[in-house]
Amino acid sequence: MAVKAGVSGATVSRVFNRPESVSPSTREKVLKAAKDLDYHPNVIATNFIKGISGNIGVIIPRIKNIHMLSVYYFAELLGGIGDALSRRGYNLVLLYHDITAPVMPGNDYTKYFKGNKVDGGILLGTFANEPSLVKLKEEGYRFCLINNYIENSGISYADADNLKGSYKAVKYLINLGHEKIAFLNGPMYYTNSIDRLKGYKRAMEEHGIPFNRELLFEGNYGRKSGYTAARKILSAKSPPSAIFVSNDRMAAGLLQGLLESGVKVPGDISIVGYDDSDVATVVTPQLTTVHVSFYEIGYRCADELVKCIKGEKDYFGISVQPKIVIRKSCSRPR
Amino acid sequence: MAVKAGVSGATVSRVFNRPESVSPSTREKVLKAAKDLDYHPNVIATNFIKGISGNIGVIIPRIKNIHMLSVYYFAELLGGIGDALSRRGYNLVLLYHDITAPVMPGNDYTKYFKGNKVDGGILLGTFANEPSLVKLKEEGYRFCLINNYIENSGISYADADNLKGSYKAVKYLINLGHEKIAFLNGPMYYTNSIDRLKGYKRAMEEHGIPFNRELLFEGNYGRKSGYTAARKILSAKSPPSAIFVSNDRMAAGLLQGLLESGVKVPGDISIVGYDDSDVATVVTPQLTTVHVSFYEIGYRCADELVKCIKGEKDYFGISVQPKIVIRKSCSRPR
DNA sequence: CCTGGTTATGAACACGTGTACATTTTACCT
DNA sequence: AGGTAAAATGTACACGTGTTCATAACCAGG
Repeated sequence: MAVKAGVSGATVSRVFNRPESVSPSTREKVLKAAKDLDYHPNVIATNFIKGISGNIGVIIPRIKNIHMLSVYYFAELLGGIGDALSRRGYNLVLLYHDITAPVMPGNDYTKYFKGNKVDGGILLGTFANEPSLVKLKEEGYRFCLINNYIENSGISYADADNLKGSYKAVKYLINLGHEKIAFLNGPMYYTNSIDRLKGYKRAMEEHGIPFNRELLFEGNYGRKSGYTAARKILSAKSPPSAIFVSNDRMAAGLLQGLLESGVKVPGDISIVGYDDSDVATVVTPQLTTVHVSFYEIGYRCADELVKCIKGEKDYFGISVQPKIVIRKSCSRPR
Repeated sequence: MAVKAGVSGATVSRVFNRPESVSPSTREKVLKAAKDLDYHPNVIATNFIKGISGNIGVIIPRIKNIHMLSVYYFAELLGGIGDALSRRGYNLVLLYHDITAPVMPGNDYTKYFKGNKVDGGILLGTFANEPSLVKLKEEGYRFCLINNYIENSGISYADADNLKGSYKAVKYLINLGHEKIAFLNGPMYYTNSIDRLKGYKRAMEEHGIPFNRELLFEGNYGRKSGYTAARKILSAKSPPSAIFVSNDRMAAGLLQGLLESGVKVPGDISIVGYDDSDVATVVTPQLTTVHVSFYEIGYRCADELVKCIKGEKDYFGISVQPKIVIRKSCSRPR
């Protein structure tokens, strides 16, 4: 290539990296030769010289090949991450992290970073206060969390404001006139679930409604757990007039369970879901739910992570605001 | 590292690549030193030497940041691809290919391959007989298609057997006693849609039911297009007793439309969906639908692609068999 | 103990680029 | 035209590994 263009290798390098540092005439000469030869700088050699891999790893936990993440926001999230990374010249590489049970103390994430495999990592689906995350941070690796955070750990994160989202949803029900509001939450090993419970409690408290332990239920974010919750909820001492559910899939299952029991939704019981996934619009009645832009979370997270890697900053905490989407699953109580 | 172990760099290299070629004593010496120093061979340098990137690109088409793929199988597919690749030491890198309209003649996929960015590509969501694919093949790049194929092109692919899946679904309806069976298909610029129409026709033909152009409808795989199709289908000269729908999302929309018009499902009209996505179980009645293992498609495809890259073969065509999943949306006709 | 052959190791080089430094060319001012 | 500073280009080297070839250590058979 350098010989074809009649210049030194250094000049070729300059044309592609700091074009302004080379005279217009030779610049054109080089570009023409590059076009003729279909020459493109070898990315591997470039990265090798720079001492980087050019890869950002997105680490995804799985149990026996089963995703623990809602697939619905997975695609959107990756889209955001991918756009941010490609704009900054990094590759988005997917790494699947196999675990055997929901809460594993000894997760070793370091293996993905050793030997310059990736320049940084985005960890999805990690658990509340997971010790391996703190360890990873201490070892000096560049990474951040999505959908989780650990206070005072210095670990960067991007998350939806789950407390606020939950708060808004419950407040919406309260404003409709509901007082007996049940909450079907997800597993408490997720920070998400913890925060949503806080939001639920805060909304109730602010309106002078005492927290009733009997109206709190826990599912596993799957449809079936919503379905089976229906029976439990209906057999409570004083059944609720509204139920806030921590994701749409469970809400859909719950809805099926309620309809089977002859309960009218929203006539007898109102439901608010969470996620605004496909499921929300497909169900009858369509679900009032809480929407979060996972594209935004992904994009901003990846963008900030790259800044950290480049040394422009060394910490970020992003909190994206959810919005309530009103559809057909709520009404005033009788 | 080499000095710490008291050996030459060449020996270190051998320990990690052909351990049997080095004496047990020095091997242990090297491994111990590696452990002490937390040494891991630099992947970038290794790839640089080998002249490879170690990356396989999964190329995903989008229109204005909107995925054209069903998100439901996206995660499963990537899981399969990721497992196969990591087992073989390759990275799965996601590449988003922005296009402006559904059918673009001039898609340039070559840019993802230039300069050793990736060693091979897996293209998703491409269109039937897309000329740019043939061009890509002619230029000698290693790649394959998922959910598409081009006959006699020599282009490798992995796909579900859509003709067979569609055939089974329609045959199931016929066996229940249906004769007036409508088909709500997806856009015909997808090979998938073309094949499903063939399967529909074949099943009808085999049972002596003439193909009726008036019972063929086309949507865009979105829920709304199913919803609006309900009215059209009901206003046909002789409305069908069953409808085969080319994906679950449209089927769910259709279901909503039918219920709103007072049609009972499956009493008045039976529905069969396609995909076996989340949507199928969330809807009432739950959808009888066609299931495909996208994990398998992804895994086998990636595995074969790596073989091609390593020169072990130079073509493959994988066809995965769909299965019908019977739920609650079908009954015998009146 | 020597010889021939086998096995284990080291020395030197190559891969394709970016960068620091040296050198040459250009531009401008007097 | 001469001189000096600035801009443009070239030279030489480094990055960390795998590989080839040469050398050294070892081993078995006589």
